[in-house]
Amino acid sequence: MKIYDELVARGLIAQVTDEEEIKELINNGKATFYIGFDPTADSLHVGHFMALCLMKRLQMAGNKPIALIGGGTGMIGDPSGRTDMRQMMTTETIQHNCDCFKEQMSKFIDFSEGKALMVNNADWLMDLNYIEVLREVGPHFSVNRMLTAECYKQRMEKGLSFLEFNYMIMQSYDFYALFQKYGCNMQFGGDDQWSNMLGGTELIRRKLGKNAYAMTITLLLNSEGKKMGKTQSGAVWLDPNKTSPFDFYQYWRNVADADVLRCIRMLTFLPLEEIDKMDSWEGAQLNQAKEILAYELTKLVHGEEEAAKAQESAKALFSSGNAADMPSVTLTEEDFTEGAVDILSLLVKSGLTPSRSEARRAVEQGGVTVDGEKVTDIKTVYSADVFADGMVLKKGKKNFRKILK
RNA sequence: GGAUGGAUUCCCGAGUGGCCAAAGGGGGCAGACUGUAAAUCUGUUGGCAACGCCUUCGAAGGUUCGAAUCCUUCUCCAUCCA
Repeated sequence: MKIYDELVARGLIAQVTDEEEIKELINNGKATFYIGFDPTADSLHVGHFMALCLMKRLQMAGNKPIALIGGGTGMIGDPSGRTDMRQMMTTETIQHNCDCFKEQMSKFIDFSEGKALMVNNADWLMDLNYIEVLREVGPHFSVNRMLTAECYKQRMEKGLSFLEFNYMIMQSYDFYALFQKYGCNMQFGGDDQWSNMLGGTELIRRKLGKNAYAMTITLLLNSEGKKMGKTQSGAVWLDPNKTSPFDFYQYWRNVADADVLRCIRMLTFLPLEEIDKMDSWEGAQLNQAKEILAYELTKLVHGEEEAAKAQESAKALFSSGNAADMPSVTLTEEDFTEGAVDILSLLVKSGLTPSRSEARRAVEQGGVTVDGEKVTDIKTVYSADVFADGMVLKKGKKNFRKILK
């Protein structure tokens, strides 16, 4: 199966400008394509991961990827799909984030021997002269048309600043610049980038009379239509210090039935035949598919060893309620008063609850166990020697902490 | 620059002098059921040394025994006019 058909079969492709052309180019390894990443945080997250995987797949098929870090566009902020304006970031933050991105990306994509490029659009955007740009590209953009673009729709109701309105022009300019510099003839991105990407192909056609192509990746949504990779406490990060391999594993282990297969298909590198077999799975077997998903993704992001560790911990934790490798907290002398600690303090110190009030509620509702025993009294205290072998504190069904002294 | 409307807790959104830590919904958390899923039901959802106390209704002042609510100034947002 050729790469293009595989991408289609995996459900990765959302929109394309010219299917035949694109198919021809990427199937024969003739594409030089770019994907842009705006440095909005100091780590990549699951959303970026999809793009990275796509890059990798295409690279394996002989195409040349360019990872574009948006050091310049990050100064503006993409309004696409947003209802409010992004917070403006300082130059220092952006620079820091760019550095973090660079490091994480090199783990996925092979940048050796010019097999892939990494560039930063700050290199050309920052030195632009306002008047010159206006004269150079301004005439090729119709404000009327821009305003009808899908990505501004949501913002038309809430208000859109001129700063952000220019984002599309900057992104278009990127494509134009890369086309000239590196012969980059294709741009990929999330489906929410469609209008920005079209801006680029159009600019190239008008300025240079050449064809360039764009293709968007299906956004990974769950069955409820929300973007995946978000938890109530924020994004699922690829940086192990921000989202531990265990938590990363657990995130995928817990996806809804309706979403497992789509995730496996879109995110893993498992052969399609194997995945097709899973289509008929249900019940306990489908539950197993989640294990596969979680393991495969953790392996891709954190390596085989970490994946195995996370899986083992998870299994041990959920079957016996104890595991060698689980998030742990070490208490110090100051945590004890007269040689003992109470249960509420333990819950707060372990980070299982943010406040004593919440800890109290958890205990009162029967959601807390210590070494497998339900705690019923909020005044329960534990003397220091209980922690000698480590105490297993559990809140709810899935939150474990080992407490050491 | 002018006119009008607005800012309430994680989000949406009631509340227009005491009955307000503030209705209702969403979300979150916990319990039951289960498969570490979904659906459903129940409880809970500012903090604390907890039948009480403290902080919170855009910000700062003021009126009052008492303010989310009234007055003044300011900040921000939306819509219309220029």
